[in-house]
Amino acid sequence: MLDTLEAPRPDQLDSGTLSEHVFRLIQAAIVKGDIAPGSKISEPELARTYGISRGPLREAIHRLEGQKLLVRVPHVGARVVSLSHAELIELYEIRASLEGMACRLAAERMSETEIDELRRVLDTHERDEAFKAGVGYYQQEGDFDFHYRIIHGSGNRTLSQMLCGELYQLVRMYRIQFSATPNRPHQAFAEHHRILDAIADRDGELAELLMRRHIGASKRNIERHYQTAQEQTPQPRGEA
Amino acid sequence: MLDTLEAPRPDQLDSGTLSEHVFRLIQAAIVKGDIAPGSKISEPELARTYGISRGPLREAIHRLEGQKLLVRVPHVGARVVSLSHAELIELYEIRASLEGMACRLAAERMSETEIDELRRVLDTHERDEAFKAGVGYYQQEGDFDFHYRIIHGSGNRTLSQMLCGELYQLVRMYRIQFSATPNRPHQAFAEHHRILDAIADRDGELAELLMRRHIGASKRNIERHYQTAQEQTPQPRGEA
DNA sequence: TCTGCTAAGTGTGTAGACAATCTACTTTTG
DNA sequence: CAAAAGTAGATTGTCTACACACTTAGCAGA
Repeated sequence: MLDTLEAPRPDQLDSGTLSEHVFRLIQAAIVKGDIAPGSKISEPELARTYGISRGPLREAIHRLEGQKLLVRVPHVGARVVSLSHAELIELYEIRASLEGMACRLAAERMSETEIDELRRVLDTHERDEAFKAGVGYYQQEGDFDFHYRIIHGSGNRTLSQMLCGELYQLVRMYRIQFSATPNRPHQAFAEHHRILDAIADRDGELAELLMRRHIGASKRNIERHYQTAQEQTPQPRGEA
Repeated sequence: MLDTLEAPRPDQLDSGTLSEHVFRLIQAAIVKGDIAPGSKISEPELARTYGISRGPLREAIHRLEGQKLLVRVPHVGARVVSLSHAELIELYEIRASLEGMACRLAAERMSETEIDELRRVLDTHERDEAFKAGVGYYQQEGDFDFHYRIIHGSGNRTLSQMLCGELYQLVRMYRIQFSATPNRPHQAFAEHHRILDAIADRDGELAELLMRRHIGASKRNIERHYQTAQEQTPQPRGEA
């Protein structure tokens, strides 16, 4: 009954419509940073780039706005999102609440098979070259992502859709930007392991607590990152 | 010149774009139940109804899909959302987590002025005719809604946007559908009052607890509603 | 009765055009 | 010379019309 839900299809093809296809292309470009945060999106230019007309392109832009990857102003245009420090912190607080809840549910509901798979995910991370070098905890997208699997393991499909379908790419975008902080990868891995243990013990309360702390630690990591960045280059960001 | 007013717009507002205007019209129609849940949306028909072309209409449909008021299937069309029992319960669990957090933050951050205004909102509810008769707790939209004000009082703008900007209309749609349950209005009012007291006491922990229980009570109310409804008319909903 | 084909209806994509608006530049004026 | 006003260009928003793709329902044949 649980396997009725599938993630965003890992397939290669343009799953159906052109709009959908372009939507994923632009999404990936934004998340990976190929399109700089804060930069303006030109409809005619993008239409030429992807060889489509403005119709489906505009639909894709609207969907990206729904995922908070773009910010649109009427009659002015769309720009790639660039969260302020405060907004990023707020996002992490929301994640702490929601993923904490997901983690508790996962501890109560995940099957033994799913827990084994989750363990294998962590094993894969441990063997990752970048991780061994301590230079980063590059999260694979989707099923290879620890958080992603726990959220789906919660069995709450609405929650899964919110965290994995809407906010996921936004979080991933910033996770990529901040992934290369010293020490953090190993610490994060250790925290992941403790969470896994709590889930395996079916201790929902502890699992929720650990997940909240884990995300809280990521939040503090980002706060440090902002502090040091501010000391070096006081970026002229006109926050509205 | 003065010819800014044309025939198809007797209204004054249309906040900016046509798409925005139609978006709000359809949104209101769905939330109020003027368009039946589960019914199909025909693009040409709606375009004729509102006297616009398919371009802006499609944009409005996409935005409504983002608010989860519509469900779209490629090459098939859009239908008004009709949450299953399980999905509605999931939504309330998410609300409990998120609004609980918002309530704790509100207790810590709301100004004395905001708390006074919140108290006046409750006073208004108490004087409402429908409430006096016990037939319903019809929530006014926006600033006259108790939950709405608390969420904004949290000071977390990202959270406000999620709860008041995206999920709000969906929640409101079902709140209207289930508002006429006996006893629930008075009970809900009492719970609101206790939450207000906790906020006034700056007791964030208690405020969060009370809000979670309050939403939990609403959830149980809905579960009862579904049970009795199922006994009477076993609705043929093919859950995917 | 079931399978396979056909056709209508609807959603999707394209192209071109015009209107409304913003932005940036130029001109005028103090 | 500087600031305000006006203007021109570019971009977004909207409309029309048509071609194409997909789904669905109806129908024919086994």
